[in-house]
Amino acid sequence: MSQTNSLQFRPNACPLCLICLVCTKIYGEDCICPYKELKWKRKSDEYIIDFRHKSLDKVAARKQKTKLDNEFVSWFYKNISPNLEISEEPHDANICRSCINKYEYYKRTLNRPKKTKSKSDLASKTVIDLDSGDAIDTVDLTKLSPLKPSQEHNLQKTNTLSNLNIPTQDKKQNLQKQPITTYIPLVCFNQFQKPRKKLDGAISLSFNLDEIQTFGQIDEEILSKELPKTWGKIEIGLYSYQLSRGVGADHFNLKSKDSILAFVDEARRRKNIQLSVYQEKTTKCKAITYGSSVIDTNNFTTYENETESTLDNAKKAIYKNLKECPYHIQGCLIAEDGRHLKLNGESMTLWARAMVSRIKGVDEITPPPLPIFDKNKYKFPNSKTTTQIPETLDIRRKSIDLYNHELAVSTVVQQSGTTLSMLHSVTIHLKKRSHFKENIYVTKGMTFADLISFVFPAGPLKEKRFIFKSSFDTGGKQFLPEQMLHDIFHEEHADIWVDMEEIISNYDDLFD
DNA sequence: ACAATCATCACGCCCAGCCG
DNA sequence: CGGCTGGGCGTGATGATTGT
Repeated sequence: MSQTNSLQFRPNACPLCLICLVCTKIYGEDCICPYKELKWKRKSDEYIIDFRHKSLDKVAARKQKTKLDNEFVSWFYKNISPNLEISEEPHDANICRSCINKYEYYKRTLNRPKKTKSKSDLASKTVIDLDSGDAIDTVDLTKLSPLKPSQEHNLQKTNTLSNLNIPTQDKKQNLQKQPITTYIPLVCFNQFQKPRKKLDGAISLSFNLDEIQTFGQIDEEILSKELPKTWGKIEIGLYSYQLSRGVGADHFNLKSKDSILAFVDEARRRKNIQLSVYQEKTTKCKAITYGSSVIDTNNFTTYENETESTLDNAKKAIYKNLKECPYHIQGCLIAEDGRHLKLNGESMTLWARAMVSRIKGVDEITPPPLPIFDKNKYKFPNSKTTTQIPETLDIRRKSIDLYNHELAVSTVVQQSGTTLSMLHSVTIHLKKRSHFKENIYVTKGMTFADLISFVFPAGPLKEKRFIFKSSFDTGGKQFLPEQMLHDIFHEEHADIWVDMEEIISNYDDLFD
């Protein structure tokens, strides 16, 4: 992997001149401000430098309900700071007023009737019409021009420019956006057909809209929640979204890929969007409950590629084989001794994924050998204790993460969107300097050793070595330099504490 | 539940003035 | 005089509030 001194794209620094909108210092030089989302307000005290929020693609423009200024976009990419790490185009950017003025001036000069322009002058202007898709007339070859990929394709015909573009393009492949969590309410209706009635209760689902691409991701989020008991058993896989929260608002089915994209798009734009599930019909419920307990295993040939529908089918197969339980309407496993294990969305998804991934010994009757399916956790349903032995969220999450890892390395195609680790940035803390280096961008395969060689290129002091810890507190875990960050951290951001200790060279005090 | 009204936001744009 | 800056205005969109 390669490490550079590139700076991460951040909303609180102008990507063109790198001035920090909050402290007015230069990002990457003397500015020590952390990453911060900024919202423009007339009289805001959250920032000092006035700025304008500008859309850089159609997604952001739609969200802002503004027309995409293609001229600005091309100008932006021509003038973006070369110190900025741009591997994936940002949807929008906060541009300082000064740079906005420069753009305004640039635009005026472009539109201004030319007086006496020499051919060389004319050639120095880039004329790009992104909407029309027309070929680029002329390109300023004297400037680094990190244009959009569609344009790059054309531009790379020019050797000079493609050479100039190489570092920027490399960077573009690596950037990950700062995720923004969007909360969308989930409600339940008694049936999909009209007249339908909304049931009491609602829960909030959190999504990173930038990552929602498949039905499975929405399915997983819904099934991972504890649904209100008043909803009873819901129709697995039958979900819709509504553009407003009124009962009469249309229900848009979420099944096709297009409908998922439409949902994400609407969710970005509308405040009142909500997701809907439907109560499972009693007749169907019985049919499933008492239906064939044996599924033709040949059916599993349909699970070769784990798509939304295959995962969904796997879940349905599991549900079909569950015994009827008056206590756990969402489904449960019942042991020979009468103890139950309530199944929730998370466990169902893990089980289904294990089936799809053809983990040995796992089928629609046998759950995967995970701690959450441990027979010890089965409880008598009338027991006052919880159905599951309480465990710390941490331990539970880790077991799931480990299992997810196993699934990921299996040769079976993984469901798109279910990534092992969402890690994309880390912050380094030292004993004497908390937040010593913030938001260091992490690439796949990056190790602690890579990280430390970036932070301290000079290496440790003589006869000392760096120690990586999860915390300086007692009990904080230590990591080996060769360990990969993505194997350790699964959240989007991680904090790492770095210490330095003497290398023990004299063992006399330690051994006889 | 819906309509009307008002306040605020976010943006584009203009223009006076400064500077080299 | 050209290049540039910063203040401020106009306008359409949006959200909150109030009335019916």
